[in-house]
Amino acid sequence: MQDMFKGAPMSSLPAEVDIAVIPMSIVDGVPAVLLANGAGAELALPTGGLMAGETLESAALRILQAQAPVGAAYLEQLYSFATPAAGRTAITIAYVALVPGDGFAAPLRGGEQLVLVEVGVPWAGEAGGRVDVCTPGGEPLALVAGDADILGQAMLRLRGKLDYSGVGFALLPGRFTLRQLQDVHEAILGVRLNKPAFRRRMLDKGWLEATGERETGASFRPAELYRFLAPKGA
Amino acid sequence: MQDMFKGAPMSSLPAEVDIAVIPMSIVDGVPAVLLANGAGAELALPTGGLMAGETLESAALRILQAQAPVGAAYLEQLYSFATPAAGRTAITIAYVALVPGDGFAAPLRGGEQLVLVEVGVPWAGEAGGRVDVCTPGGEPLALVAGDADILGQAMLRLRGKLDYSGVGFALLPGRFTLRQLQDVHEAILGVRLNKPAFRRRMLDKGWLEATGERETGASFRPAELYRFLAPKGA
DNA sequence: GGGCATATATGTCAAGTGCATCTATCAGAC
DNA sequence: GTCTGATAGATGCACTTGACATATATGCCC
Repeated sequence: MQDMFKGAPMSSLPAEVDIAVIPMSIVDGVPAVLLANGAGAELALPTGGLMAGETLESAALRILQAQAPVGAAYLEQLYSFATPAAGRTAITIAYVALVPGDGFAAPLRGGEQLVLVEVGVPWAGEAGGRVDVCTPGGEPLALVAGDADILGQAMLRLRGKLDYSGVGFALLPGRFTLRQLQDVHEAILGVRLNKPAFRRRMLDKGWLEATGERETGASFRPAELYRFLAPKGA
Repeated sequence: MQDMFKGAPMSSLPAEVDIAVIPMSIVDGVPAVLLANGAGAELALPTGGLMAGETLESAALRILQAQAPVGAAYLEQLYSFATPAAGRTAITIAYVALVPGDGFAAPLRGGEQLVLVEVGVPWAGEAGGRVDVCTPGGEPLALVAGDADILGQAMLRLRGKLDYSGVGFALLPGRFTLRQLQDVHEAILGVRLNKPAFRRRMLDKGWLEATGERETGASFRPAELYRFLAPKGA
């Protein structure tokens, strides 16, 4: 059985390669993604084909900016999968795009065919699984088959990397308060966190630098603004 | 600039898709991988093309068994990358194959063109980066360009998932002692661990079941054999 | 100036981790 | 049979980490 392949010339099957991008942000304290509202009235992730001369990341960036122009975003490759068919196989490589702050406002204002959906995570901790999506009003929505699993993988990845990698800062503007940072963590982890402990833990990591500035517009004591120091990816 | 793409038909570029597999195990307390010794005398990961009708995982399994027949292994997708060229782009999708116990002995005995190399991780914790490879004797080796980065990503992934996911059990036989489990953890993490603390932590997770059997052949008190309960992947 | 809502700091307690030490149990030497 | 060596497995304790509660500080609004 193994001899069937041994020494055989392994010519690669030509395949179509698509990139799917998950534009994700925290809106009103809840994880949210932008989905494309295709003609078939079915919601799907922004997707496009890999073109000649592109790396995967540049293709993901191009597709993101073409279909959901969110401005700056932190891109991270998520997972690849193949949908085998008789003739040719299609490969889809999923990327997560973490969009800071209110980066979803601009693309939603434009005439784009975009829909903002909230992501509900029905599992606790790092159990994993698929997720539910609904409108900001709370009405449940249906997704293209498979996309719910991709979103679940994205949430799982974020939860796992959150407290050792600094991905959380990609969801915040350049200057932010500790409360905003805590809101991001609570939204991704799906749990309420203790404020003093969270503050100490974050400050002890050495990732934050106090700017000396304070937030404005609050009708109470303004919080200090911090800045992220370490590189965003690793 | 963005308008250039807007609404344009996104036909995917046909590309070659290859699967690279990293057969990894713990040999003599050190992370080790099997590399194919090609005709060019350059060491490279076992690689093959995706064929019609295959999923990515089935292709990875086929390529692993054809080029490095290690028997049972736990497969996990690692990363995908594209090498853009003028004409057609080549996609490589890397998989890690965790091989239990002495699963490397059989393929090395066979007439396969396989080389066992030890992996040295020059960075601490989850910093990440490339790794060094050397023979079991300690002589440094050169890899195909890019493979050192893939191996580094594999080690980083293992370190990150080790203590919450149970990937470590994929590197052990079905029944194992707590000392063997600790050896695996120490090899992957690159640090020495405290024995009582490690034992308590593992038993408290609820993943282990005592079989009542004991190891044999030791010239000292035999250790109890345990079994892994939770699903290996998650 | 007083009320209010939140930021920021402190104090206390439980849980987890690291370390040293003790006991148990095998094989082999004598 | 007894002793010795080596490792498994268990126990006790200092220290660190984190959650939780509480107190103080500081801005706007009235």
